[in-house]
Amino acid sequence: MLPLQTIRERAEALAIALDKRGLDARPLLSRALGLDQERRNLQTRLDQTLAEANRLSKEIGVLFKSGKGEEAQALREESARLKEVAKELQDQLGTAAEALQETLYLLPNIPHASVRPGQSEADNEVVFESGEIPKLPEGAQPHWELAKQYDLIDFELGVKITGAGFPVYKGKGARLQRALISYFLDCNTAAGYQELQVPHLVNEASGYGTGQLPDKEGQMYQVPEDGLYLIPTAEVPVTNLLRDVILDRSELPVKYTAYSPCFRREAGSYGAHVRGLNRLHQFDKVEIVRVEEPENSYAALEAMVEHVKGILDALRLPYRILRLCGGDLGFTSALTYDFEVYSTAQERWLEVSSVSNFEAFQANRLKLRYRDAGNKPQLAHTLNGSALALPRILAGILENYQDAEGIRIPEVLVPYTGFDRIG
RNA sequence: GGAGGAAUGGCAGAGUGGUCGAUUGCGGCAGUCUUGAAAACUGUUGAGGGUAACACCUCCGGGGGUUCGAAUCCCUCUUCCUCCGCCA
Repeated sequence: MLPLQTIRERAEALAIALDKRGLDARPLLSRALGLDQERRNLQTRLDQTLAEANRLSKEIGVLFKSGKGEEAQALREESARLKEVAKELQDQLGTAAEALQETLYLLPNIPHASVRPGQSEADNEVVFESGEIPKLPEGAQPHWELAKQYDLIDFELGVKITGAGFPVYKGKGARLQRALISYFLDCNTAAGYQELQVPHLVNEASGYGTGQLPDKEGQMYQVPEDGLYLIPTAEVPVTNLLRDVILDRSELPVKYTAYSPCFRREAGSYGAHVRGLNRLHQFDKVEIVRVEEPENSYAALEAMVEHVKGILDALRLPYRILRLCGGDLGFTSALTYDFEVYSTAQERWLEVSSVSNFEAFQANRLKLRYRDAGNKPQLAHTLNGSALALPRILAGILENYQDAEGIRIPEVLVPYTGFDRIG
């Protein structure tokens, strides 16, 4: 949610920036400003009424104590009248505030200056490429074939016990999965991120805090009996740890990392591109989250990008980095870099990480603040990224590391797997 | 799941109908003293709205109610503690 203050101060600049998303926000912005004005007018009138009522109450107390019952009685009637007025104003205020809130929820974050206008992922900008795309042996297989051949992942078993998109990892496949989680967590903690284990179900307030609610409710699995949601990413519980918190400046930056399974309904996706590990309803991910002072947040974003690069370099996977265009940018993000690993056998790029700066957009909903140099509470900036998402990394390793005899294990993972090849 | 008790400012902990946004202690910040520090002493120290700045309004776990007036009384929900039951 955009801070109202920002909208008041530079609505037109915001509208121009939002054009890059292909959205004409002017009607929404002017509606927000109108509702804000209305809300403030009502608030002022309500405050005045309440101030008068408070004054009367004190007077009545004094009159009673000095035995002037009759005068008090007259004031009580006046007070009752004020109460009626206050109630009416209160209702109107509630309506205006709610309408304002709903309007603000519809406004996405402002794209950063470096974000290019664009319609879709086709307009994303490749800003970095690394690694060589390996020449695969004769008869190279896509990862779902390899997974079957070496009995690493059983997709059918997952269908049996749960449904499509819930694979069962077996033997060396399961071990490789666990190795990746441990390796990623070790990389992240070595870079100063504090490791956390967090709940995998969250309440409604947390869903609103990070912006999954109200608009993306259909993408989350729900437990209505208890009013809970299965997390679509560890970002939700981790970032919400700091909901309604005012941090001291000395506590910044906050750097967290957490492994979690992620649950996504992926309503509406289908087709050839969802085969194997490409798109799942449950997958594993190691997330990194940072909270920064506004002036540091873009330096922090670059640091996160460098960190993720380091992990992919160590795994020796061919990858590229995209700067998302306005049309592909997430609702809550101001600037996002996507990392994609090349799937040799499928001959396509697979997204394995998305690193974003949300500036104050999430913090505004979360009421996540810090005390600035003047000791005044200010909204902090939040950032997060995957470091990394497991399934497509696994797919990339299986496909890129296959040779005539089987699959090699990336060197850095061998201490974690305990074996150096499959097959 | 059953029975009791509790929820107040960063923390501890007063406050049972009116002048209480809230005594006090600790912690934090500033000052006095000191070569410096500590100790001692003095002052200051919640959040949001609102204002040019004041004024003013709201908030004592959440929601609702009684009353001219609620931290204080009533209802309800949530959470925590104690006891019992069940259990990885």
